Amino acid sequence: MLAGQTMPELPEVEAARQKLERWTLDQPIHALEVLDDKLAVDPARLVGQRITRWERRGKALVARLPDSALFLHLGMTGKLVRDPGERPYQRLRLTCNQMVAFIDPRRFGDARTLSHAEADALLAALGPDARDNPLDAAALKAAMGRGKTPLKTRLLEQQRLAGLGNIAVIEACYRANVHPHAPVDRLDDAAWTRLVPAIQAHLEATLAAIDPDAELTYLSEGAPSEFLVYGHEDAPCERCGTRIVREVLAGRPTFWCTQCQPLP
DNA sequence: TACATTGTTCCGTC
DNA sequence: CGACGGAACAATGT
Repeated sequence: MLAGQTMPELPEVEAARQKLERWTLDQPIHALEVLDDKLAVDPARLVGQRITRWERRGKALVARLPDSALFLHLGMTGKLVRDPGERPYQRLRLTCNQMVAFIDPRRFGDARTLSHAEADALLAALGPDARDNPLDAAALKAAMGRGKTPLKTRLLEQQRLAGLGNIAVIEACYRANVHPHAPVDRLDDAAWTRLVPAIQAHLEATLAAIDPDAELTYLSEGAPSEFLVYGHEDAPCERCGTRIVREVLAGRPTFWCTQCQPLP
C-alpha cells in the first residue's frame, strides 16, 4: 500500500493534468505571467485563446490552443497551485477563471510556448505512455531493446517507455522479482511477463493514493511515504526477510532483494 | 559538506 | 568509428 508522493512521476503528472482540466479547460486565458526568465513562454501567443485540451504523455504535459501549444514539465519539484498568493518559487502564473501557479523550487521543470508541430515532435520523441498504452510482454521486451545494458537503465529511457522514474522502476522490479541490474538480453519471457503487471500495479497504486483535490506534496515536505523496497536499505525484505541492498546505478540509488531478485 | 533528485548532453571506452 | 554508459549539469534544501 502506497501513500504520498515523492518526485512527480507519471501518476503525479496525471493528477496535475486532471487539475489543469478542471481549472482551465475550455476557458480563455486572461493573463499569463512569466516570473522566471528561463522559461521560454510567450504570453502574446497564448493570451486570449481558449485551452481546448490538456494532453499527457509520460511526464510531459501539453496544452492545446487554436494557434499554439504550451508545454509543461514538472521536473523534480514542480506542482500546480490554485490562488498561490505570495507563495515563493512561482515560475509561471496562468489565469483563466482562476489563477494557477507553476511552483518549482528546484527549477528543474520547464515550460515553453510551441507550435503544434513542435509539440507533436516533442511528444512523438517519447515512447508509449506506460499507463495509457499498457504493453504486453512481447512489446515491452521489444521496447527495451537488446544488449548488456541493465534493465533499470532502459526502463528509465523516456523514448522507450514514457513515464517511469527511478522510484517507479525500483518498485516495479521488486514487484516483478527481477533484478534491476539484469542485462536486458538475459531476461527470459517469464520475467517480461511479470514486469508488465508489476509496472501497472505500481502506477495504479500510486495514482489511487493521490487525493485529486489535495496539493501534491513531496517527501522533502514531510509527506508520508510507504514504498515496498525504495529506501529500505538494510531493512528486511517484506517477503523473505533478506536484507535489502542499495547500490548506485545510472547515477541513482537502486534497491533490491538479493533473494527475491537474483541476477539472471 | 556532500547528497538527493530529473532528463539531457557530453565524453571516454570498447 | 559507432554505440553505449557513466559523469556532469542545473538548483537548493537537508
